[in-house]
Amino acid sequence: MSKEITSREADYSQWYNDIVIKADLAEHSAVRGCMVIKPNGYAIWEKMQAVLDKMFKDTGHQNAYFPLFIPKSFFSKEASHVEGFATECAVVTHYRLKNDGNGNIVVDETAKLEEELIVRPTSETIIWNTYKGWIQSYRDLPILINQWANVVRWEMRTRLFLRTAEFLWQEGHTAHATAEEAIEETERMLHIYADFAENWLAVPVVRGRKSPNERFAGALDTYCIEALMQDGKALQAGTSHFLGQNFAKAFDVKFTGKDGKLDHVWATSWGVSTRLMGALIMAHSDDSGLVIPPKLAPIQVVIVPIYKGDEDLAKISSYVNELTMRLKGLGVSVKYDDRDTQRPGFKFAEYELKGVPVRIAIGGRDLENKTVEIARRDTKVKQTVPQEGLDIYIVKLLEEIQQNMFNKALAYRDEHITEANSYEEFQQLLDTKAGFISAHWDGTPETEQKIKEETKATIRCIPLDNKLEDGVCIYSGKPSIQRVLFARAY
RNA sequence: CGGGAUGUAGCGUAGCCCGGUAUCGCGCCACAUUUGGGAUGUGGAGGUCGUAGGUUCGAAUCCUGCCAUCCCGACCA
Repeated sequence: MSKEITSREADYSQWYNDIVIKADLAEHSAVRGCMVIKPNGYAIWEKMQAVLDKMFKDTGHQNAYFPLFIPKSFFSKEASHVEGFATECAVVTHYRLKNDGNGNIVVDETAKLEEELIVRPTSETIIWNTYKGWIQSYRDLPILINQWANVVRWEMRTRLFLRTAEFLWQEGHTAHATAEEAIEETERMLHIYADFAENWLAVPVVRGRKSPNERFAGALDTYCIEALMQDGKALQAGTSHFLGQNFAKAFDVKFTGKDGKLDHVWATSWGVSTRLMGALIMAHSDDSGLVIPPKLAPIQVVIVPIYKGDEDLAKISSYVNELTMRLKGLGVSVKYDDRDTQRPGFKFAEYELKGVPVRIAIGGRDLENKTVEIARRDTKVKQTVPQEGLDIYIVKLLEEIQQNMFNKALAYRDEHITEANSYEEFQQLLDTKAGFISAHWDGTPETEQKIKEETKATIRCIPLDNKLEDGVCIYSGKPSIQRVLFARAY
């Protein structure tokens, strides 16, 4: 198999595909738009899940599981929600197959469902239908539930991890007695996502709110984290929605308050998906392959022996086994690759491609000098270091790599937030520099729509820490009270 | 769903215009020599040419339908 990766400069899209395929993260399946996540890719997703799951539980949430299928009628109960998802739903209409007598398996038309089932594109409807039975009093609130699940959205055009017809995600669905409490929850989860993105994925994000055009179908307010990829395009990495009482009203979920009055329940929902894999790949990787931040790397350190003959290998292995024990004791995941079927150079290239943060090579020379050779993936710098105190050195190096990856991505991101003060400047920036463009906007959906049609750029978000500043909209010339972030996006 | 391209061994390909049962490289298997950046040699295995029809004595090649993938649009986490 050729391990050549297309360079980012030559063809960014092809580079991305090459990384996913050649680092063995995922591959296309026999089903259009659906991917097989391979062990190397799934291991990273599992680490993401573990970290996020703990974060959710530490903030009082519990996991549960709701059905894959949703009765069609549920969708029509919330008007804007159905409008948002109707065009991309997989629908189950029958429940049986039969042999047609010619050896073909066909749908048994007599086994038609009375009511079609929708394969969930998101679970608000089935969950709120369920919550109806769980909530009578303020004493039943809040409900703080998360589920890990797959969802299906019949996308026209798919890309591995970034947009697949079926994807894995978590969706939190909470119910509250007051709007304030629900908004607080919405914001809390946004900050958890941001914390995760920055401190684990090492991807800096802008925390903000969506413009009405970009809001989730059925939400009163959508908060998001927006990341910037190496080609200057933005990627929405997570969203947290304040749903108001929309779903409670649609599914008739009421509770009696302390004051004895009946009111509809307030809701939030929030989610991140396997798209985070795409963010991780595109934010850090280079032309040699994947670069995984140490805190999410399934293998943090790989050790490659360099030897001549069994005796040589035995000596190296005895040192490596002892080192491995110490590293594992410090919580470092280590792989000792003593395969005799591949040569060292092959292994070096392979682990580089797969993004293992630290590689240690040990040969006879090192045993004599009491050293090892350490190569870090993020900078590709190699150096010889003493065996003395190596375990502590590695732990610190992993931390440094994590920090360095974040700093590098942050520097790139900050360099690519540019202010535009006229529409001409705005258009020019999009074509020359890309990235986020900070510009005044008159606050109307019409203006946003026009800009989108003319430039393909959308408002990614209105940053939470935005300064209010009088200005004029770059498109309409009408007064504006603040700048918002525009970008072309995935 | 519109535009463009592609589909030949696990992967990448030649052959297609001009019809005669498939080329090369990587990978794979065996053995030997090797091992500090993707080893070398020798021998070997592997293909109903995406799929279904049609034309023809004969189809990878010509014609038609279908399927899939990639890129660019519209849609979206």
